[in-house]
Amino acid sequence: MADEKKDVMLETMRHSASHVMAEAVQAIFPGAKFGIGPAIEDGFYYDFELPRPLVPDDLPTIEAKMKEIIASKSSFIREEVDKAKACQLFISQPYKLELIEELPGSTVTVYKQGSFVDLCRGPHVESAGDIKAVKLTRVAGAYWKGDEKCPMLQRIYGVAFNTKVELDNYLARLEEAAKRDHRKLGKELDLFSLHDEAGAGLVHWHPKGALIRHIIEDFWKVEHRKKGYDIVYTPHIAKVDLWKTSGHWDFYRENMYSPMDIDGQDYIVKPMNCLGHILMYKTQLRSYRNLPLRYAELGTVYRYERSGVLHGLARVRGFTQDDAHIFCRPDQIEAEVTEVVNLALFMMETFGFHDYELLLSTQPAKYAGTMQIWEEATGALRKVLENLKLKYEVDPGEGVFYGPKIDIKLRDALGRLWQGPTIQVDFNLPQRFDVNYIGEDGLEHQVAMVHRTVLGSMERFMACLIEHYGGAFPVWLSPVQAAIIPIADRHLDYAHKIEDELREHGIRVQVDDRSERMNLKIREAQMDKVPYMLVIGDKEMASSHVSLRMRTGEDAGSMAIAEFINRMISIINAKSPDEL
RNA sequence: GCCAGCGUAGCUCAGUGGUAGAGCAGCGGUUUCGUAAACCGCCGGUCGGUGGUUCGACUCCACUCGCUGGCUCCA
Repeated sequence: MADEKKDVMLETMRHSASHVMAEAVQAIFPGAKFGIGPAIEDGFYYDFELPRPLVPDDLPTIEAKMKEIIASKSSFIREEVDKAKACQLFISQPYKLELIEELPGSTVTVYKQGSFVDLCRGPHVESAGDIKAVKLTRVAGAYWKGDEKCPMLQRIYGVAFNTKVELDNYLARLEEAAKRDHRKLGKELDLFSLHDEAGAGLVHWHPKGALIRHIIEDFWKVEHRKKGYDIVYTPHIAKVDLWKTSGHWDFYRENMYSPMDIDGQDYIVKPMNCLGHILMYKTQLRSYRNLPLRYAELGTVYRYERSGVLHGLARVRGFTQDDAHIFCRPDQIEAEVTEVVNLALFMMETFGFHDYELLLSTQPAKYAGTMQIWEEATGALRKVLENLKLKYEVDPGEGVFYGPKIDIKLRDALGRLWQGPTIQVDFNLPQRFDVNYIGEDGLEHQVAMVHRTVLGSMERFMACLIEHYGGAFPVWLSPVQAAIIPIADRHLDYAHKIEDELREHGIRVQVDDRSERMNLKIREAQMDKVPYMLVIGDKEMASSHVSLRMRTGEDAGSMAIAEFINRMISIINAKSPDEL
């Protein structure tokens, strides 16, 4: 069977499972009101309004009821009814009535199975007996129609597969993914911490995490200089008036922290880096000959994020964007954006990310500027993506208030998407701040501005990196690249001699000179995911060799020190994502 | 922010109204060892915080801080 057809069948089964769950809920909670219950990746959900909050203990009860229904093999029966009749049918179901009203046409379809009738387009499986392996996974609150202003319903999530084996595999996969969670690994590998005492969403980078960040930042700086960026620094606070001029005060206030009083003036902590760059641009009269001008900054910003959305390093309240603002002529936008997209893709490639999504985000509900400007900017972005022949999707209404954007989203261990690199065209700020250049014609023209990151933020990028590699970083990024493990104290001198030699080649190395057994030292180096372990004993000392063990567990045998160094250096220089 | 759950030693976790327990880590010894945990001993907690109920609270209640999974929102 073709995969596509299989997928459709699986999706149908999952959707039917949601109906069966609804029937079970109806049986247990008479008077339940029903929202919607679609199939989703790996399973399904259904939203309910219930007389009491669900607790996790309710899930087994509902699941047991579902199994009864499935065992009864009751048939799914499709029926087309006119809207009047449907309204009659769902007289006590306000959410369904709302849906009926919104549906086009004069008739709607309903599906019945057992005692449950649902408004539904279908299709469904023939009978409840076709639903094979199901498990309810969690309860959650969810706004009706996904709108904060609507009432919150209770959502039950479930997963469903064709066989018990597939379900078990899925659950095992989740367990494996949990081991790669950056919050867990961050602690285990001593990379970073967050503290109640300091405040939620504020990251403390420990030496090893900070070291990785430094390596990434150094690499980032080198690549940016190569690409014609000027690296700058700007202050972390600025007068609130600046943010009023920019429009942030109107359009972005909910994400900004309250002003602080300095000498009777209100200042705020910056939520974005752009304004400083604009001020710098405006310190001189700029000629068209000087454009594009590219100001890059690893700029730390602070944004208020609602408490429920914080997540390890991936969603925090203080973070450092690998930001840059390109000031150019409108006719240069396309070329500049193309270069940026290429740079972002190069970064993804270098860090080993292959599974990402490209999105074109269009005009949001709250926006600054005119429709025409938005259309032009969106068109320019689209054209770049088309020309580069990249696969992308449109994310309607997801642009920033000042312009449309191209986003690259990365997956975490559990498959959740996180926005990383972003490229945003902006005609708004140049207008508000009167950012100009002198054209060939000797007249002033407004510049076009491109805001962009090619990693996203150091925090979120680190989170994705940790999860992508499960903490086993590529050699060039590993905080400790080689652990030297002397077997007995008499090997210490030789171990330190090798340490010096590796260090001279710029290799990050650590001698485990504790009076512990070799097995323990290997175990700990292994758990720290150190790529190379150099075991040193009598044999190695006598032959001036090292015995190389990889973190994969592979014993690469004995080799001369120079040979090991050469091998390492070439892997480090290549920034090889996987090779050891 | 909203819904639900959770918060016990540095970490992972037991402990369902009668003033806290394990393993690992740490510290002190002994051991000098060939590819993922040597052995012995010791230290360690105002049970997230504040208030309340109770003769008595880690346990029940309220508020608060934080965390987890969703929703909404975002780098």
